[in-house]
Amino acid sequence: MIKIAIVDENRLFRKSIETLLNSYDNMKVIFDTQDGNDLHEKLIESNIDVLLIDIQLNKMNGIALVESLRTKFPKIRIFIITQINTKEIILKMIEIGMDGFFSKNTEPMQLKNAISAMDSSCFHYDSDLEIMIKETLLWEKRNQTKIKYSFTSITKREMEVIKLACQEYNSIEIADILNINVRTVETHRKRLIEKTNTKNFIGVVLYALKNRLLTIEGF
Amino acid sequence: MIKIAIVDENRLFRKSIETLLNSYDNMKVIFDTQDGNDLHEKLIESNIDVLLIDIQLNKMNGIALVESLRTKFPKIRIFIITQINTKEIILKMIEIGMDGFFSKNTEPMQLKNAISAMDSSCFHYDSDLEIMIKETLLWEKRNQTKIKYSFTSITKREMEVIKLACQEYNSIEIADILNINVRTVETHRKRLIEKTNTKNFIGVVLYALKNRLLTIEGF
DNA sequence: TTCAAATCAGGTAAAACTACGTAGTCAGTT
DNA sequence: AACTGACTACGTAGTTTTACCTGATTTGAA
Repeated sequence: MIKIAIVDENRLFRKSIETLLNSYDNMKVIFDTQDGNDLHEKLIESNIDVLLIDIQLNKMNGIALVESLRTKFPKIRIFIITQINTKEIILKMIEIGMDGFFSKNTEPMQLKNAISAMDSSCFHYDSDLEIMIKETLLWEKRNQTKIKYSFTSITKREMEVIKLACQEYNSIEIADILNINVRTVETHRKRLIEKTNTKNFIGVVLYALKNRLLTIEGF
Repeated sequence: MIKIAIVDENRLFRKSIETLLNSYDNMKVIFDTQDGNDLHEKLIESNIDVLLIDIQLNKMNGIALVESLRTKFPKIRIFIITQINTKEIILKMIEIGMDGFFSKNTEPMQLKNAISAMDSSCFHYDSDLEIMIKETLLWEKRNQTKIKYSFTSITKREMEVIKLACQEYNSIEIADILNINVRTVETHRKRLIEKTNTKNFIGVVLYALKNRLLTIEGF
């Protein structure tokens, strides 16, 4: 019997997939939770085999969570189930050593098979993502240096600027709110465009949204 | 026995919630589908009582779909389950005469109760959305005229401009692609800012995303 | 003490936004 | 057939904001 834990922010989804997985006779959902709080303790005490986790990069940095889980629980097989599927994320997941990556559109059977295959030396993925993943691997070879940079380097202050820009403030207003010089705000904007490798600030905002660096009411 | 149909783009979610609902002994999921195609026919032949639908405004205009379902199948109780929860959408749903509106974070019991209560003269909603919905109703009184306008009025051409802007093209490039004058593009941008009641084009892009007027790789 | 982050600031060019106005097309209505 | 309204398109002209370029200082954590 495979013991499973689920981390996903949507209760309805958690409970639904729990019912689904419990309907398979070789697996059992032990617990589910909406975030990473107390996850470590729970994982230890319930002796989980498989963890399904929806990474939402907005709150509490899902990647950091997954990364620390990976090192602390090398034996637990961790599968990502998410709607985020940018190249950066997929690569990062492979790099960290996730056991699988599935979109929420996956065929239940594919997920079941991945969970059932007690093979921790293999990266399982959704057939819908196959092309994407292969593209990613090719793409990565060309841009090796860039990835980590574009991932780790958006600073706190820069994030504040993005958030305020998403609230339709212009540079002058942002400067006013943050009590800094307009020029400084403009420097941040400029650097963000560089870092995200985009052409204008709309690109930056979309980058942040795609990679779930921020949450906005309505998303 | 309440006969249920599910429309949602994510297979995993569909199958999961199907398993969940089937586990309740007073309801049965008859079919599920990822989009509105053939929905009319299926609904007629399977004599559905309750329809759960995730409106994604990007493809095929979910609101129009729901609206036509409402008029053609007045007896079917239709519940919206979605992550979109802008004021515009909620209001529109009440206006059309939906039977309920639930976020994907809803407690399964709340959904179960709403489905079980065979009361079609009542708008059921998620307790998480309660404040939001009440706010919306207040907000609506102040802006009565505006809502429909802001909803129906984004034209095809304007959508093209938004889409291209989301691909980081500036006005000049957009003009070039659409084979129109830069001034015209700027007129479109201006009108979009007016229509969406935002302050700049970042606001327009976010409006479009929130209301699922467009899809972008990675969302 | 290094190093990255955060801050400030100058000029210039490009783009975006504001505010007007005109005018043809096309669909639906009277 | 004439009218209406919405959509699309183009124009002038001015202001504001952003983007790009360069340089620099301060600050705080490793």
